[in-house]
Amino acid sequence: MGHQCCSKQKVKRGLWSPEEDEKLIRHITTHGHGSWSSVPKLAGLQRCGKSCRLRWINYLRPDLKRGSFTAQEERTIIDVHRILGNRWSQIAKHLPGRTDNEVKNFWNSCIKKKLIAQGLDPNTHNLLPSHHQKKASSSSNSSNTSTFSLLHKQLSSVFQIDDGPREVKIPFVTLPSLSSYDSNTVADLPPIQPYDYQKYLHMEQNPSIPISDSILSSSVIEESCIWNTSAEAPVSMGHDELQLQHYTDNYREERISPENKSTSEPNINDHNIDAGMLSSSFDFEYMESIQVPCGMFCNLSDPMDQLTWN
DNA sequence: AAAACCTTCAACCGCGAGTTC
DNA sequence: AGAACTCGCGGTTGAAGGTTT
Repeated sequence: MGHQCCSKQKVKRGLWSPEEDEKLIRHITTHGHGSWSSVPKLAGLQRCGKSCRLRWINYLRPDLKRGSFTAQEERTIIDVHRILGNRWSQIAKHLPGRTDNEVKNFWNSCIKKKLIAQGLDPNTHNLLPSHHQKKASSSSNSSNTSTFSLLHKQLSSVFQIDDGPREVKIPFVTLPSLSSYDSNTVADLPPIQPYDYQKYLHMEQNPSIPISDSILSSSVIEESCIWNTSAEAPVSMGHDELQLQHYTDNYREERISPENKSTSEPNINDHNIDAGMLSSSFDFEYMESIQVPCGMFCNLSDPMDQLTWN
C-alpha cells in the first residue's frame, strides 16, 4: 500500500533545506494548508503532502516551544503517560508548544531510562519485580472485602505500614477504572502505583515541606485536565472514614455552569450525577465510598469529557 | 588522532479511521 | 455500498553530532 502521493511522484526525501522551509512557511502563512496533498504543488516543493504536514507540525509551526523540556513538563509527561500510555498526541496536548513527536522522542531517549534506573517499568509504571517488596498478606479471596481494606492491604504492601490507627498520607492515589470491574467486587483492583510510592517517599524525606508545595505543585491535576483520574486521599488507617479531596476546583469552576453547582453530596446510586455535585471534600463511608470516586475517575479515553458516574 | 560506540531527534513508514466520490 | 483518497497516529529508522576508548 503505502502513500500514493509519495510513490507516484518523484519527491525529495530526507532533511529539509532552509529554502524548502521558507517556501512552505510562505505558502501556509498566506494560504493556509488546506488539503495537505495539494500543498507541495502549490508551494512549489518536490515533497509529498505528508512530508509537508509533518515538517509544518513538528518544526515550522510558529507556536512551537523549542528547547529542553522543563522538570515540570517531564513530570507532566510521566503523570499523563501513567494514565494514557503511549498516546503521544494526547500527552502532547497537555504541553503547550510541544509536539507528539517531540514528547515521544523525549520519552524514549530520556524518561524511559530514568524510570528504569528508578526501578520502575516504563510501560506500567509499576515497580519492576526485582524492586517490588512484597509484604504479602496471603489472601485475596475478598469478595466481601471493602475497597478500603483492599487499599489498605495494598498500601501495607507497598509502604510497609503496620496495622493500627496511625496517620498515613497517601498522595494521589490513582484510582482504578471500575468500568472494567464488577462494581460489587473489588478483589482485583490494580495495585497502588509506584509513582504514588515515590511521592510518599518524597514526603517522608521532606517532612517539613507541606504537601501542597511538594506534591501539588508538580501535579498535572493542578494544571488542568487529569483531575478525574486522581485524587489526594489523606487516610487514617484503622478508621472507617476515607476523606477524598479534590484539587480541581478552579478547573471545575470553569467547566460547570452556576446552576449545576451544588453543595449536596452525591447519591452513590445516582448514575448521572453532574460533576458539579462534587464539592472539594467529602467524608465517605469506607465501604462504597471509594467506589464512587473510582467510578467518577474511570474514563480514560478522554478524561475531560467523561464526567459522568459509571 | 581516529575508530568505535552512543545518543538524539527529524523524518519516514505502515496502518486505521474518516471522508469523498 | 464500496473504492479511492486523506489525515493523523505511533513505531521505527538513520543521519548527525557527541563521547569514549
